[in-house]
Amino acid sequence: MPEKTYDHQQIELKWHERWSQDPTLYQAEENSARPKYYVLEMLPYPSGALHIGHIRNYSIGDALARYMWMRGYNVLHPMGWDAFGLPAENAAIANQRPPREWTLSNVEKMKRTHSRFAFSYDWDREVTTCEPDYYRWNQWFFLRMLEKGLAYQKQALVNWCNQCATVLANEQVVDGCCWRHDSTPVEQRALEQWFLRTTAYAADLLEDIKQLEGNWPDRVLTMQKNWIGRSEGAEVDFTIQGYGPVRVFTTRVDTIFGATCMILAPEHAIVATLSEDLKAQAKRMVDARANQGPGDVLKDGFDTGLRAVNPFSGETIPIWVGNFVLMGYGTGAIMAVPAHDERDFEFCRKYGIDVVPVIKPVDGDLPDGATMTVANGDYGIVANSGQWSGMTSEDARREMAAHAEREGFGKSAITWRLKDWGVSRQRYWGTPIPVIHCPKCGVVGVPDDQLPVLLPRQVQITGKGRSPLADVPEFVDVPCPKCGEPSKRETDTMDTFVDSSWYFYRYCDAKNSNAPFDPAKIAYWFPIDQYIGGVEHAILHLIYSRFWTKMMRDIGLITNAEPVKKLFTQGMVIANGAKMSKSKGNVVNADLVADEFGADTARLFALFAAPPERDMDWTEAGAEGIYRFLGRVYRFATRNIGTAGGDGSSDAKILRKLHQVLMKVTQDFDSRWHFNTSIAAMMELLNELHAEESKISAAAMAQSIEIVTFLLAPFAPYLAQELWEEQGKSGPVFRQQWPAFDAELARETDVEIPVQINGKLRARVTVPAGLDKDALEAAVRADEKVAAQIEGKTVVKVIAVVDKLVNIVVK
RNA sequence: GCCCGGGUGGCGAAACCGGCAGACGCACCGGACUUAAAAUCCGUUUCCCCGCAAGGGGAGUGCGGGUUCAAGUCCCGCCCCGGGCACCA
Repeated sequence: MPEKTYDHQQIELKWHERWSQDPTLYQAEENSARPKYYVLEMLPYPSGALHIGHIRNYSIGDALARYMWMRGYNVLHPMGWDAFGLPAENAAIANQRPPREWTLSNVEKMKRTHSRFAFSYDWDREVTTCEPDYYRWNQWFFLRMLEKGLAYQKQALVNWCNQCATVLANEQVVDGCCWRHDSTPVEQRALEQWFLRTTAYAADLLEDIKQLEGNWPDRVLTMQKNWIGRSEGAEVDFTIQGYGPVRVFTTRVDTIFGATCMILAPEHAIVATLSEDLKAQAKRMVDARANQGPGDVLKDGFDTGLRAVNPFSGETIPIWVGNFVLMGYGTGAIMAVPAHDERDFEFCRKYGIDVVPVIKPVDGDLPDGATMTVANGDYGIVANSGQWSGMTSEDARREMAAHAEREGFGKSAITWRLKDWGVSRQRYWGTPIPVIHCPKCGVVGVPDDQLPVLLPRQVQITGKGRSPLADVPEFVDVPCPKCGEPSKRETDTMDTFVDSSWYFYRYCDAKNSNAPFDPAKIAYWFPIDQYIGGVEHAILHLIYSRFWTKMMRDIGLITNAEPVKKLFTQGMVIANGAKMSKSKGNVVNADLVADEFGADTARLFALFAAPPERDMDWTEAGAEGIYRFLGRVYRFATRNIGTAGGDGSSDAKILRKLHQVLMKVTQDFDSRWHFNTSIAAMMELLNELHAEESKISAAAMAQSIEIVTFLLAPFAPYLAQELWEEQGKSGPVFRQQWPAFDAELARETDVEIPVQINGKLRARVTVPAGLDKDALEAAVRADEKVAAQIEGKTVVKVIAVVDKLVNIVVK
C-alpha cells in the first residue's frame, strides 16, 4: 500500500462521525457473563471548557477502561456533572443569565469536547446534579437522616461580610477579610444551620481505613486519619466555687498535679455569666480569631477572677480565658500544665502564672519551674503527685483516669477532631433542604410524595442578603404538611459536596424514578474498582463519600461498607513551567490542542510527559514530538500493509521486540501505570521496525502492524481504529481481545555483560543468555581484553551475576 | 513546627529486587533530500584530561559521612524545592 500522510483532522472526524451513530458503543452489559470492572474519574464542575488537566485525568481512566474491555471485563465507565455551585450564581449576577441556563449550556459545550476526545463513557448513565431527577434524592436522603437523628439544626458561627451583607464560604475569606472587600474584616455570626452527624461515624471511618490500606495512597489515608483525629485521654471535673463542676479534656492526666490554672475558650458557657466588660473582651477575641490567617498567632487571655479546685490535689487555681482554647474541641476548657505543654508554657509565662514540673525525665532530674525555658512534653516518672508519685506516665494516665471514675469526678475519654458536617448554604444554586418550619409542629420534613422540592426558576440573584430563596414568597409560604397551619419553608440549600457524595451510585441506575437506585445493581457494580482524581479531594470529598456509604448501609440500602476499592491520585498539570490558573491566563484549552494536534496526540502526550502520579509539564514542543511519533506510525503502517516483504532475516529480532514491548505495556497496566515508559517502549519498537523495515517478511510485518495497533488502542483510539481498518479488519479495535505476550519469545538470546575490574567498567563481553555463574566467569576470563587487565595480578574474588555483570577483584 | 512527595544532562524523564547512570522524547548542532523553505530521513550532544587519529584515562545522580566486590538505589547526619496540616489540650 502506498504511504499515506497522517491527517489527524480527517481521521478523527471520520471516526467521530461513525462512533456518534452508535450509542451502544460504550455501554456496559446488563446481564454479563464477564467479570465486572467499575472505573471512574471524578466528575468535573461544568465551567464551560475542558483544560489539559481534565484531559490528563480522563486519559488515564480511559486507557484503563479500554484496556480492561480488551481484557474481557464488563466495564462500567460513566461521566457526569457536578453542576450546582457558586460560579453559576456569580455568572448570573455578572451577565444576567439564569444559573440553570448558564450551567446547562456549559455542560453542552464540555460534552462536545469530551466527545471529540473519544473518552469511552456510557453517556446513557450521565448524571447532572442540578437536575431535579438527581437532587430529589439528595432531599430523600436528607429526610432519612432527619428521621435517624443524623441531620439536625443548631446555632453555628458563619463568616459574615458586612459589605456584601452575606455569608461567605471559608474559601472566600482571605487573610481574615472578604475576598471582594479586602479591607472589610469578616465577622463571626451565629445562625441556625443544618448539620449531618458525621461524628456518629468517626470510629467507623477510622477503623475502615485499614480495609483501604495498600489500595489507596498512603498520604491520603494519613490525611484522613489526621482529619478524624482520634485522641485518647481523660475528662476531669474541676469545681468552680459558686458554679459547680467544669469539665476539661486532657491526654495527660498524669500531669494534673502540675496544673496551675484552668483556661476556657472565649465562647465557653461560663463566659456568658461574667461581667459585661469581660464578655466584651471575649467577644473581641472571637472576632479577632476569625481574622487570623494561618501563621503564628500571639497568645492572649484574661483572668476571670473565678477559682477552681483541682479534684486530685485539692489545690485552688485561677480560671482564665484564652484565645488558643477552642470551643469546638474537647470540652472547650483545659487545665494548663505549663511545665509539660508548650502552649500552656507560652501562655503562663506571658501572664506570670506558676510553672510546676511534675514529670521527672527517665534519665534526669525534675527541672526547676522558675527557671525552665521550654516545656517538656515527654513521658517520664510522675513526681510530687501524692499516691501516684513514682509511677510511669503511662501507668499514671490509666490509674488516675480509673480513680477519677471511681470517685465520680471524671473518666477516661476519647475525643475526635472530626466535626459534624455543616451543610447549610445561604445560596440559591443548590439542593433545597426539604423541611418546613411550622409555628405549631416545629421542624417538619417534607413528605416523600411531595419530593422533589423544586428550586424555583425565576429568582432575582443579587449577591446581597440572605438566601435568595427567602425572597420568593411562592416558595417560602406553604402550609404545614402535618397540621396545615401557614408555615415557612427552609430557604437554605445544601453544600454541593452532598451531590458528589453518592453520584457514583446513581450511575448504576441513573434513570430510576422510584428510588435513588436499585440495590441489586449496586450489589453488582460496587465497590468502584478504580477511582481516579486529584489529590485535592483527599479529605473532604472522599470522607463525605465514605460517610454517605456507611449511612446508606445503615438505612439498609446497600451492603458495602466502603465505596472505593482502589484510589489513584494523579499529579497536577503545569503549563510551560508555571501552575495553570485563570489569573495567569495560561490555562491550556483542550479544544485548541485537539484542533492543532488532534485528540490522540493530546491524550498520548498527557500520559507520556511524566508518570501519572507526578506533576507534569505541558509543552507545545513535547506535544509536537508525540504528533511526529503518531505520524511515523501511520506512515510506516500504511506503506507496509500488504507489501511483498523482505527476506525475513530480521524476523526473529522483531518478534522478540514485539513480545518484549507487549509484555512491558501489559505489566504497566497491571501494576505501576507508568504509561510514560509504556509509550517509550512503543517508540523503541517503532524505531526498530523502521531500522529493520526491508528485512522483515510479509507475515512478520503484518503481525507487527497488528500488534502496534493493539498497543495504541487504549491510548490513541482514533489512530488505532484507522489502522485497524487499513488492515482490512472490521469492528471496533477496542472490542478485540488484548494479545497475550509470550515471555519465552521475549527472552534475549545473547546478552552483553559488563565486566568490572575492582568495580570499574573495563570491558563488555557478549555471551549467550542464561549462562550459569561458572560458565559466565569462564567466558569472561577468555576475553582478550579482560585477560590483559588481570595479567600479572592476583584474582581475589569474582562476582558473577547471571545475565547481568561480572566483577573481578584483583590485587 | 509536624506529616507526606521530590532533588539525576540544556529540558521532561528512565534505571521496578543494590549490578553498564541518562532508555524514550524535547531542544541544540551537523549532514542528506530540496532552486529554497517546510516536512521527512541519518548522525552528534554529561563534564574534564591525553591523543593528528583510532582510542584511552578520570570525575559525575542536592551536600557530608557509612555499609558493600558494587550505591541514583540501603543506613546516619544535613541542605533546598513542592504539597498538606497547623494552637486539637
